Amino acid sequence: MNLGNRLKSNKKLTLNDLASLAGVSTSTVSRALSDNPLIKKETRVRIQALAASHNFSINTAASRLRTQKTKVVAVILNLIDHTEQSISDPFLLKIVGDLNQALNSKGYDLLLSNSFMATDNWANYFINSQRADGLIVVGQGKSDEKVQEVAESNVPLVVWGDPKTKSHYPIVGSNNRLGGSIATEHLITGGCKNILFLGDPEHMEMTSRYHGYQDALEAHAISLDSAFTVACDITSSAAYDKISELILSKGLFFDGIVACSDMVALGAMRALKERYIGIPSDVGIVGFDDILMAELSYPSLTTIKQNTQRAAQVMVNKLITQFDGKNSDSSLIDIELVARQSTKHSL
Amino acid sequence: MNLGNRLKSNKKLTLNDLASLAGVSTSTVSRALSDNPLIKKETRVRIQALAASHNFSINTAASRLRTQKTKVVAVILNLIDHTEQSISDPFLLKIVGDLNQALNSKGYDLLLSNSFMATDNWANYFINSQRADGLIVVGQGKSDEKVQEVAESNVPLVVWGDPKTKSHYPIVGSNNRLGGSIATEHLITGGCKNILFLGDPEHMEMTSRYHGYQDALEAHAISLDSAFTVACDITSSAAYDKISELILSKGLFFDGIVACSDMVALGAMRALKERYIGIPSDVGIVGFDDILMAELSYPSLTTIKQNTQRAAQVMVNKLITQFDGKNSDSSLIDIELVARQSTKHSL
DNA sequence: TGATTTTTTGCAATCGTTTGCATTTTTTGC
DNA sequence: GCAAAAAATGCAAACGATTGCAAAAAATCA
Repeated sequence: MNLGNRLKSNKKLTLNDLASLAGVSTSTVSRALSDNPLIKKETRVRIQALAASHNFSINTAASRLRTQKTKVVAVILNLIDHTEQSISDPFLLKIVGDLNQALNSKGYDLLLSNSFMATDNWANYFINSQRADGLIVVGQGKSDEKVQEVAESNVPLVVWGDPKTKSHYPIVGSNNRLGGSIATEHLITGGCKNILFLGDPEHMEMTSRYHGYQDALEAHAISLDSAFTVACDITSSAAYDKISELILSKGLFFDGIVACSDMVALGAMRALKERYIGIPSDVGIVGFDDILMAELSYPSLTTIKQNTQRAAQVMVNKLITQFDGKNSDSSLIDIELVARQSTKHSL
Repeated sequence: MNLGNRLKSNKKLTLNDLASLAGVSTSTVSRALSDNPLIKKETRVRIQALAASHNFSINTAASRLRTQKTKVVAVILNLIDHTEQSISDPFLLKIVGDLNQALNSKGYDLLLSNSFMATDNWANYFINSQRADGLIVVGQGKSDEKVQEVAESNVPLVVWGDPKTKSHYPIVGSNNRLGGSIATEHLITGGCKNILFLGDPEHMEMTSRYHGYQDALEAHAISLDSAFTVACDITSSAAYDKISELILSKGLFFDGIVACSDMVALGAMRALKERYIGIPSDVGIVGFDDILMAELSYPSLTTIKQNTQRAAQVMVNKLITQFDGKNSDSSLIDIELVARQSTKHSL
């Protein structure tokens, strides 16, 4: 197909076509469009203008094949189970949104997937196949088997999770232990004596938060009573069920709850409200994440805010570092207590 | 680089390498891997096994260049404003999750973007550049300028929005007018006399819901009073502010609210609860979407459920239809009233 | 057995960009 | 005005998979 025909039809223009139009060679056009100083400035702007006026756009398939780079990062939501609860966790979207922003600002596109849909071999599917240059896995799941497998195949990889986990790959996440401790501390100074920890001990991030809870109790010489450690899936409905059942069977034996996430906290709050238990007068409650609903619930939820925006930037930087052949290690992201109505504030 | 070297190093295998290993030609391997019946069954399984044992994976960059197909669909979140509110709207994640599922089941990957990050010319960036085969735009925004531009450039496109909008591209969305009508009807039969509509009239989906609201009033011979139409951004905080202000300035002159989304309803509910206004005893309230929080709030929120899973499948099917050169039109998705505690139920 | 059909495989061009190297053009210095 | 250096451009070979067509192998028939 010659240039004339291609211009007439709605076939996409190629570098070659542009070259004919500009009266230069293909390589010159290629260099001009990437603003290569090898090409005379005058020529560069002329060609760039021509390209713009024709709505030209580089064919990324060809470019990727030639350069062996995709400029794409696959983000995998590593969900634990297939409930709707976990797949629509508001916290996930927050992270995905921030990752998208961080990636785009570095010139990368985001390919979204989740652990249920992607084939088993992530490294193969995304990297060998040249669909993406690297992987960001959100969530460690209950075991890190799959992630470990990816890491071993030497694929650029960053994981959102608990950074204190021992691993051969970089993990970025909040200072969960400190967060758990601050949350508990906040309840204690507000006057709570019998504080529940509500969360899933098999989940690494939650385990760290639980350790923080223990730290705070210890610091205040409160003995740890296993009856106050309540295992519960990290969904709001599980929390609701658990708290309801607990009150039914044992009465209101606690006056504070450290919840391992906002969704869990909100589920617990609902159980309390249904029974007309005062918040924070009877029971104080602290969540974790600071999702939008935390501010919106009534009473609004005191929580430990995770700085997802910064976390996303850190993750992307670590990944890019790996693209350059260097390797990177785990990082803790600072957290922050956001005191709202669900807890009493000390003076 | 010869085969020996490539096997020793960790360079990716190519079809060519596999061919050498199998003692056949490249084309045979290519066909065998795509299970082309042109190749003897015996040979096919032998080569497939060989490929599997070497963790072989087709290079999609090369494949896309050759076939001119990417097997990728770009999903663009067409956000209205740049607040955190809109970017972390739980309803969006629900749709994105369902789209991902629907796309994967048809063999497509999902490239995520949003209207703030993507460059202006979507058709160029995603389609001409061969990053994706088609576009799914979630949300019509306040004007459909950009979308219109894409549609005109003859790019496979489906939009999530209000299907009754006049357009040259297929729109998939809920039966918003019917939904608005059912919601209002539900309040009326529950005894409400003075029903507020809370939403953004510039937003097409919301406008349809508003028309449904009018339909229901009319059907019950209730005259439409413009004081009961409350314009408000579709975020929970805007709704909270609006209702707070309204009560402050005019007192409690209404006994029912039709909110244009669950987030808006939740914001309004918070404003009511803060003033100890009974829900549903003093004011009944109905939302739209059925996000997770609707069930979790207290009182739980009566709402119009949107069937996002089915919608996602429909959208993907329509897009694939377009890949085959046919064109498709808009579709209405059925909605459903989910009656919960925030409204009185008629007997 | 030899001709003909059917089945199975291989050849080679192509998709559009990038880039090392060669070549041409321009500038500089004397 | 001419050689040498510097700047600008062009040539052509990859990158790896796919596919129409030709060729070879096997099966069928007479």
